[in-house]
Amino acid sequence: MATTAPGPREGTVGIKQVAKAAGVSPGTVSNVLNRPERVAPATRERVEEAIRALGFVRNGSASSLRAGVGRLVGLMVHDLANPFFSSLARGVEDLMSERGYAVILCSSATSTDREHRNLRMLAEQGVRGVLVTPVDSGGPDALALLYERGIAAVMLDHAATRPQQCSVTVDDVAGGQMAVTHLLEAGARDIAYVSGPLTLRQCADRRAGARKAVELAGHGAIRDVTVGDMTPASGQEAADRLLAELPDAIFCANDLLAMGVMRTLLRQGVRVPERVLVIGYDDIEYATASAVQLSSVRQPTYRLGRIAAELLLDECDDPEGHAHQQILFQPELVVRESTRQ
Amino acid sequence: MATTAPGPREGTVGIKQVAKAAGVSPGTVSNVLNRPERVAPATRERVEEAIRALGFVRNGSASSLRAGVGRLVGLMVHDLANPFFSSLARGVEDLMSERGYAVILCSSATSTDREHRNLRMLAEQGVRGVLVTPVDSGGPDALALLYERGIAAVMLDHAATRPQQCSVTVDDVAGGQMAVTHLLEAGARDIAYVSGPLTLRQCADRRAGARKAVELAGHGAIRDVTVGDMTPASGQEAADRLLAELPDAIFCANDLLAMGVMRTLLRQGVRVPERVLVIGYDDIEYATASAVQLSSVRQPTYRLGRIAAELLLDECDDPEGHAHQQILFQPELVVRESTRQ
DNA sequence: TTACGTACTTGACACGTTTTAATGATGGGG
DNA sequence: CCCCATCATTAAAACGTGTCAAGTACGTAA
Repeated sequence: MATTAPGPREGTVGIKQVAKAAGVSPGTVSNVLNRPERVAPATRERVEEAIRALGFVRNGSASSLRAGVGRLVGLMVHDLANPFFSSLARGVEDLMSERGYAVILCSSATSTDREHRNLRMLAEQGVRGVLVTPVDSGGPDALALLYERGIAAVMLDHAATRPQQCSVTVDDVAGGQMAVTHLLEAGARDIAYVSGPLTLRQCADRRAGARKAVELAGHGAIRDVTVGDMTPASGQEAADRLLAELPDAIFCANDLLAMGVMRTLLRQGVRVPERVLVIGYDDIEYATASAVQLSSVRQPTYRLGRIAAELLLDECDDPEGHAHQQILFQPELVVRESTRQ
Repeated sequence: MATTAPGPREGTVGIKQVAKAAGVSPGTVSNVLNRPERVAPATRERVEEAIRALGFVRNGSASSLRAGVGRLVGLMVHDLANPFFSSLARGVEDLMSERGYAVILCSSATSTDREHRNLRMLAEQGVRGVLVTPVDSGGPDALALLYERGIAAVMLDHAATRPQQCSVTVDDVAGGQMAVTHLLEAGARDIAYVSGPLTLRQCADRRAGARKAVELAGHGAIRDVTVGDMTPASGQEAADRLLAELPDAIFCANDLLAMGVMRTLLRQGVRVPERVLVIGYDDIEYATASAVQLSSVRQPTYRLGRIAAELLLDECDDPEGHAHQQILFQPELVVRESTRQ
């Protein structure tokens, strides 16, 4: 035991103690912390020395209370276990960390209840702004609570719900369309669309794109297979249902589902891509590692997170001058073994 | 536009406004919020009605300032892109959410600098406690800052650094040993250990276990291949280095590395498991989906997170009565194709 | 010498909540 | 009928920081 730690709970050292140690007033210490240019170099040095010596740590609660704003932002995603969201979160966290902000992470588990609870908590914590992938588009606007309180919000992977709002999105209709067009070109006619709840905008849009592709091609048909969530386990369930009457191709609303689907098909001796084509969505890193390398639709997830974070801070730093933007990325088709005949 | 939102920034509604509306004093409103049992049912009802009517949201900053503690905890991991950590984070977030706590997410990117910065920020935010997977075991204790301020810390996937501290760990020495024992039993003698920096405890321990296995068996040898991080890209790099002189088997410090290794080997026409056995660590979900299903060492990641979170809150809620625990889980060998000859 | 401007520092108050000691109301026992 | 115990509520004092009007010191110009 050679730690220097004197133990917990010795009378807290605040701005006042620092002031006394440095022989200045508390106001000056505050100035050193927040507007160093307003204080004479000599004094500043003395104060900084005292801060170091006493191990002063600024009390964020007091700071936010008095200043009215803090250095916290909220991030709400559907499910951290999904690489799409963890990559997004990484982008957000990286940028926020660079800018000196802390990120409160919430997961809605695609439950509107939990979404509401989390947003309320974020409001209580006095976050500066919020990045959110909302659960569903319809229903009462869960973000109203934040809007009323003047808390900025950027929609992540979802269109803006209000005119004066930023959003960062990938064109899911285009993505769905390019996936299915690809399948049709490969000769598929009977195509299954495996997805999570259609109340999720992502699922609904990709489906719309899929149908659009069929319509434009003038041949082929889509049948829906809807499952409860977007995990490999649900993909397995979907594949089980499809085994009774195999389609020519399967378009999955994300790669996790696709991996579950492929695993089940292969185990049942159904050959991919010879008998059934399979394509996923998101192009997660593991898509290239699977037994039959998975074709997919790539989204710039990490960048999505970073850019959304930038927009949010831009809005927070200059609410008046800020121009709200709806940024729309285009996805990219990645063809691999699972759709190559 | 049928939203009810009256727009941002109408004079904030606080406990006082609620008090006036309900015809009581601010103190009573506070009691309704924090100790409802102390206020008469009729009054409570009236206050709650006012809260609803005015859309009151409690100011967390003021609350933490006055009460001295808030409802925030910190979580620091190495890298969110690693499914091991995202699963862990999910466990933590789930439990904290159930208990009404918010989680500030930080990633150290295995940089001690960033680790320090993040811990300092967490201290500023006045977190109740911290869950941390530290970057390295040596060096000055980054947690001292928190300890001095009486902030509880639970080590995640790392042994306690102080006697009076909780930790939740998986026995990595045992894991490394069972992996290599398995390889030896399968007939391998020349075994490569592919890992990230050996300053990471996880990497060092798994290596120790591997060497122990060789020692106990009385035959075989381990050679180290160390790369910069634990991603598939680094796995690829490691495999490239090994191509010059192929070992009988490769033990990777995590599944991400293993996937990179396998991908490269297969592309170069090296057959797994016929020519080289490969085993990973973590047993991430995608391990079963790979071309050659990956053998691995499973860790109870989600539970790890939940239990660590429980320990932390237990310590926060009752610092005196709390018994510090060092919980050690045993990993589990999962044999699949990649080591089956 | 006085007046004035600049550069820096100070002191006190306010932010919204929790908490404590004190006050008021109600009813039961003597 | 009075006193006291019990319960419900109140008023006021903190918590640690940011801000702003007011102050001091110092040098320069008249």
